[in-house]
Amino acid sequence: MSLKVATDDKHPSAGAKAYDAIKAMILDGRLKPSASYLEAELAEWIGVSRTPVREAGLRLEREGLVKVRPRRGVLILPVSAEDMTEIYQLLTALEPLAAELAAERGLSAEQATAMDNATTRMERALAEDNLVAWAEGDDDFHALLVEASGNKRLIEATARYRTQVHRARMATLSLRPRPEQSTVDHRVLLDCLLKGDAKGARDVHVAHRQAAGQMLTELLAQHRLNNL
Amino acid sequence: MSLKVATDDKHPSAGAKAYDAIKAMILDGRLKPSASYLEAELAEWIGVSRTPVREAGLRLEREGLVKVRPRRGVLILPVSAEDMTEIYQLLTALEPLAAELAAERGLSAEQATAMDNATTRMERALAEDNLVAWAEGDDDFHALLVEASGNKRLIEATARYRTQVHRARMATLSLRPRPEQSTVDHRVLLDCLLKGDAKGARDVHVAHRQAAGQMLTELLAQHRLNNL
DNA sequence: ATGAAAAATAACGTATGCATTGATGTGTAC
DNA sequence: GTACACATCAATGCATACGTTATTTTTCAT
Repeated sequence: MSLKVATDDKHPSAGAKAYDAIKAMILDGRLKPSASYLEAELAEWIGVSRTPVREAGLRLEREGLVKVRPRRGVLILPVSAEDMTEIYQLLTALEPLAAELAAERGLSAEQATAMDNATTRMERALAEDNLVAWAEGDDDFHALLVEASGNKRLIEATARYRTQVHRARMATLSLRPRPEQSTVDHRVLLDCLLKGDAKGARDVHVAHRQAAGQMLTELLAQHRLNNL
Repeated sequence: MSLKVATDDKHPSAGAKAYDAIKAMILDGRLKPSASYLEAELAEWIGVSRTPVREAGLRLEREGLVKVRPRRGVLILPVSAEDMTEIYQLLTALEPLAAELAAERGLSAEQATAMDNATTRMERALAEDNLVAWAEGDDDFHALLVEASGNKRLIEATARYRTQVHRARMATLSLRPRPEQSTVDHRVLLDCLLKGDAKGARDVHVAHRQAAGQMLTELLAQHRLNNL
């Protein structure tokens, strides 16, 4: 399991298909940052008409992944260091709220096992030095945390930023030090959630996010990774 | 000056026109909560074709104002007490961040006068018992505050929720006690911003948002206002 | 009379066509 | 040789037409 992309698997409407396809192509690098693509060519690649492609383009524009420019196609926006700073500021405000709410609310049995599972996967992946697997576990953990808050708007808002973080994170995976502390943080946070310790959960997660944000932005600055 | 709605006044594209028109009709009550409207009729009222109306509908759906249901038209979603709880949780996380960032960053001369202006209007309106004018000043103040944070994503995220708060607030304006403390809060916050006191700005605004949220949700519960 | 099934209707989702408009290339004049 | 203007072209934005599908109505059978 990696990043969730699909909107509705039941009836793959052309609109959803276009959105998912373009988003996937951006995330895995088939559409290159700073390059432009015409609606018509995207439509042909995906196998739908221009209408759903246009729909997807506007949606992705609202999500900050692309910019549609009159007569110049959709521009794949690179993720800059400033973007990551903005995003981490938001996530540092939003996810600790999620942690607090989740702790107050309590985890369901399924949620508890799923989060424990994700944490264990991170610990195992770290021991085996499998950083990609570690990042996947981390993504899942954060998604589950926000889900557990029960605040639908919070879930929706953070999902939007997670896709952009994903790109920066993948680029820096091999550059960063081993995420020892980060992995421990997750286990501690999960304990707080299980105990219903809302304040503890919030505090742990604020620290976690601040450290992660600082590390990432420093890495991006050091390596001049300004166009992901 | 009231809520900003327009996206681009220069070249009123049909898409923007449809979006602005529908949003305005929702906010001023011409489209009633819990009622449905067909794309075709909206298109005719606005004077564009179905395509931009559909575009606007999808956008408003993402923003949580409507739900488009296959063959049943766009449903104007009522704002429930739970919605307001969710929204105030988010705003209580986001706006204090904005206050902190704005204080660190400092206000430009224009920003400072605009915010002082808004605050003065609130104080005057309160003295004259003009609650509608008071609410407008309050809206403007909060919009300016978030603008001053300089975080584009933060600006965009809060703008989304402000429209929904607007509806609930208008409904409760005459029910709530006179917003004495709230008005003072704004002046105090502005002082913190001008002094560059980031921590003070954050703390004042957290308290402000928590109080406002609690008051509003209690009012909604007391008066059983569950479908705005 | 009631219920079910089938046909008709109506609305959306998608495709396509057209007009508008910005970009690009060429030609001419200085 | 360079710069500006005009013409051509191409891609979007919007409108419209079509096909799909859910809903509703009507009819028939029990």
